[in-house]
Amino acid sequence: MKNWFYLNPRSGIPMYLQLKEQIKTAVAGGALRPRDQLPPVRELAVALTVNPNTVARAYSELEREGILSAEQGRGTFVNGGEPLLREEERQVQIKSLIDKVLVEAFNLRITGDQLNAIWEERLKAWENRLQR
Amino acid sequence: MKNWFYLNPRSGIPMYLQLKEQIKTAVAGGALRPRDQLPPVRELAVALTVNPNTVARAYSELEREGILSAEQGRGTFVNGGEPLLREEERQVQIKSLIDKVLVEAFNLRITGDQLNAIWEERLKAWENRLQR
DNA sequence: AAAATTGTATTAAAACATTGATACAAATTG
DNA sequence: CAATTTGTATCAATGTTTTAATACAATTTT
Repeated sequence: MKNWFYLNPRSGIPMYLQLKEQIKTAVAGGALRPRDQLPPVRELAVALTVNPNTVARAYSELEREGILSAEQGRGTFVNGGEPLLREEERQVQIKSLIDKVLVEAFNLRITGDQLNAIWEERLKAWENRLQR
Repeated sequence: MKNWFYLNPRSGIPMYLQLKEQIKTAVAGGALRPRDQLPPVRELAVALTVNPNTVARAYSELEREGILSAEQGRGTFVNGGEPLLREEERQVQIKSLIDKVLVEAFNLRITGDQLNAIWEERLKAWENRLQR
């Protein structure tokens, strides 16, 4: 579990957000699976040369989002249980994200057809990654 | 052009961003068309009970993004000309947005099929809006 | 050409966010 | 049951962002 994450202190993106993003991506892509344990806050903090609070913040926000599950004394794990939100709420959330993509795309003068092509390509890329 | 935009000072989202978002959405959906004039900075600032700088910031950032076009003394208009970025760069940008949607979706345990259904629905909704 | 209309620039105050130092608390291990 | 391992809480310092006050500059109107 070492060398999995990499933080750039000068990227302009807060380090706790960089870490959150990398964990989310690892979980979504299947590199981290349900019940996998993440490195202890202090260990990862040392590895990333960052304050333990920074790692703790990433972990606890991901716990609030239902992606991780932390227990004092035991550790932090990838959450395999039920999603926090009801089906409908989850779909509402994704719809609003998709609408944002569509707004950006049309403002970039990308056509519906081009968009569809990109969508299919990316979705397939992720689905392949998941099967492994 | 009155009553088109609405700002909530206590939403937690900066007001200039709320305004940007609303303008982008209006342009993407065809409610604002190329060459349409936006309200003058001061006029909109009064209507939204906000400092003129706040409106000016939204306008100028949208100009940087190639969505609006402002001329001192004349006004601010929806930009109909060529996109700022090359085809390839625009596609890269959208790909990365789509990847973010996919990461969120998989973390919300939304399946590829459900996702595709939502995608099609939203894309059609926007395409209909544009035809009008 | 003066007045009005419009966007732009500068600067400062206030609000907010990020990171770090340090201490606390629960569970596990020996 | 003491020591260790792990997450959590509090608080302060620093940095960044947002908003506002005010003045400037270009174009259009009268």
